Amino acid sequence: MSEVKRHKTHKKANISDVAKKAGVSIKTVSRFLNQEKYIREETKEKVISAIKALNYSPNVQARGLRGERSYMIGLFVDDLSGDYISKVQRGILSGCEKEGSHLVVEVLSERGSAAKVRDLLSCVRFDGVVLTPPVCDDMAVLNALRDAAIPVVRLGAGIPVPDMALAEIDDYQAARDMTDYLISLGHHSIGFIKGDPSHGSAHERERGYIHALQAAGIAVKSELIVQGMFCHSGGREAAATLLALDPRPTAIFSSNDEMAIGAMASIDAQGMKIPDDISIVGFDDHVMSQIVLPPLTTIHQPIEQMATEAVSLLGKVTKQDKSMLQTRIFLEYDLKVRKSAAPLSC
Amino acid sequence: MSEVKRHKTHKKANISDVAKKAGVSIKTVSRFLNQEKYIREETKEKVISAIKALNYSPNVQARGLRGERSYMIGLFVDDLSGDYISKVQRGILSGCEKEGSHLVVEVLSERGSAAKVRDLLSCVRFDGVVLTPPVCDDMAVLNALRDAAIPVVRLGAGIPVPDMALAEIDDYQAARDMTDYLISLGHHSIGFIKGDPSHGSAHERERGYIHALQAAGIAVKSELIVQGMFCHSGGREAAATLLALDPRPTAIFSSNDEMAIGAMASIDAQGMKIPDDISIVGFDDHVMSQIVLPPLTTIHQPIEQMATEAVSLLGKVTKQDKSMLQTRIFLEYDLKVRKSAAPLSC
DNA sequence: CTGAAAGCGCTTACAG
DNA sequence: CTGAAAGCGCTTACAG
Repeated sequence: MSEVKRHKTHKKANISDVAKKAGVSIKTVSRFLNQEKYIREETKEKVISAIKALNYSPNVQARGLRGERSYMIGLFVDDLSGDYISKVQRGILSGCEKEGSHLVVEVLSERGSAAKVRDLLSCVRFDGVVLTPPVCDDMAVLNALRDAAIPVVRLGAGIPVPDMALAEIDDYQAARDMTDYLISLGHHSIGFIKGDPSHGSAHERERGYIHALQAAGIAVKSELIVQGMFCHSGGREAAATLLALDPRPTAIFSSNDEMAIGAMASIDAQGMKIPDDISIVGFDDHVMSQIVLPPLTTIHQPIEQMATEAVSLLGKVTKQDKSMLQTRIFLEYDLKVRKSAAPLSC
Repeated sequence: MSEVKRHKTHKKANISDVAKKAGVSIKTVSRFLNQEKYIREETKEKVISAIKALNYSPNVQARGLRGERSYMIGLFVDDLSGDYISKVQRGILSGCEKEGSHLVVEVLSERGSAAKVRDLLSCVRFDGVVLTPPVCDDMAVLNALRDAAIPVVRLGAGIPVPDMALAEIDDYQAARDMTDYLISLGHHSIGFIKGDPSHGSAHERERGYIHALQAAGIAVKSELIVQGMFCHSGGREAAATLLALDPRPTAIFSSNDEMAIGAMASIDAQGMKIPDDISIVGFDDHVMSQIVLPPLTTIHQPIEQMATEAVSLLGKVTKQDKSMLQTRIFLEYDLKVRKSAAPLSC
């Protein structure tokens, strides 16, 4: 029977069509759509069947224009490449599914681009915005967002900012745990590859490394700490620097996996074997970390879950009060012991 | 002076505010926004300065509701992981920048999910939708899109469909070129790792391989063609199968890089050296292909550019006529000779 | 070249 | 529990 209507179905039904078919006012249909109370069960049934018959879904643009929700979640990133953003998007999307929202991706490649943010926010009214590093630590962006009174969740950010929620793992503690793990394996000379300082996590992880050494009574040597900028080539070069040291470290803690994989290439190029000649560990549990040889010991971050929780938090903010934005969500991390680190043999 | 207004600026300006400030009607402002002709230079200036002073940007939701453009481009994918989608998104975003549009990402993980597509399309009115494999070959999705009369560009799709544009490289010819290259290196026994058959490109690339062999008068052996499903583990297993053959092939053509990298792991595990003991080549120019050791010889696809052109095509469709959707854009590919394939030495 | 009116599809605020 | 009216911020179609 819907076969017959096929031709008319071309123009999609709107709320009035549904109201007419159900024999109620559009306000009643709207009540159902927004799950308001005070709608008789009997009336509700009529609306439901009208919606089904007409294959109706409310138009987001119209709802967003009038109502207080837009059903649009913004994701502001500085760059789209990499496993991290993919995972974030997957997490957001699964949160959106639950909330009935849609994901709008925007790139903010320049630092401090407040103007673009203001523009963006006056163009499209977001229910909330999710920020990834390093954008989540860009004060210009944060201020523009605050001025526009848009609910924000920052992912894996360093410094807390009032009225903006945070979803993160304890980068400091995770890095401490990882360093402790290497120490427990007998390593005392541990090189550290730092990440991009515009990412809050870079500092936290370095702090964790330093404190773990200090707590174990091991001297922190500045020549063992090398910048790698969180990228593959940075890791490769940093490892080369560390390997040139005399004596060279017996283990390397790279503060992300991408750099660790770069470092592995360096180690390989020098004809050394992992973990026999040198141990290496990473951070993030990048897709590649299980694929490289040997598989990389690393810290697993539940990035997808972080992003999903960010969206559901955003959903609560719009419906209830803004106090939810004080929230700081800490998620569990997990030290994945694989094959790239071994007890010190000498 | 904008400092003084700061407090009132809180609520963003709308078209009426601009009109009032400029001393014109909202229609005139609208004319400027939509770059219509028939607006006196002098009037235009007044509007421009009012817009600047008020820091005004038109609201996308409102424009989308009334007008024929929504300024929203949909990207429908089946899965978010991987380098490919990142590149597609980057390309779309750079196209969106030019068109003043926004990217909305939607996941269609189930095959044949026409219901979800219909729903999506009645929720949000897209100016156009970009489809990636394998969604771009899902007839249920295609039909739903056609029924809704939404302009579509399919990326790297196999079978042409009326009224839907295609942006692709010539997968067939590229695979032929790559096979010819291996043949020119002296290889006659070339294993082929096939991709996921739900992707049109999988068949095209296989065809290219087969025809190249035939054209060179080399017998096509079915045991040399193994399924790898376009994924890392598939490639690893397929390579293991190929390496167990007696005699084993002297080269392997993996129809994407992800599988090629898996195959490299297999080869490595058997203690063989690339390219000394066996040559291997891939397809796609994945980020990892330059990073693995040795760097992988592969076909570079201009994925970003494909996506950017898709968006600009979509922009033309909305403004002008629908005939643009007959377009089939072929982009240049590039055989990147790196270190993973060498002349047959025996 | 410019403007006043109507309307896109909803939700809000108000009545009953 | 239900509805009629107004309005969100624009663009369309029509007048001048």
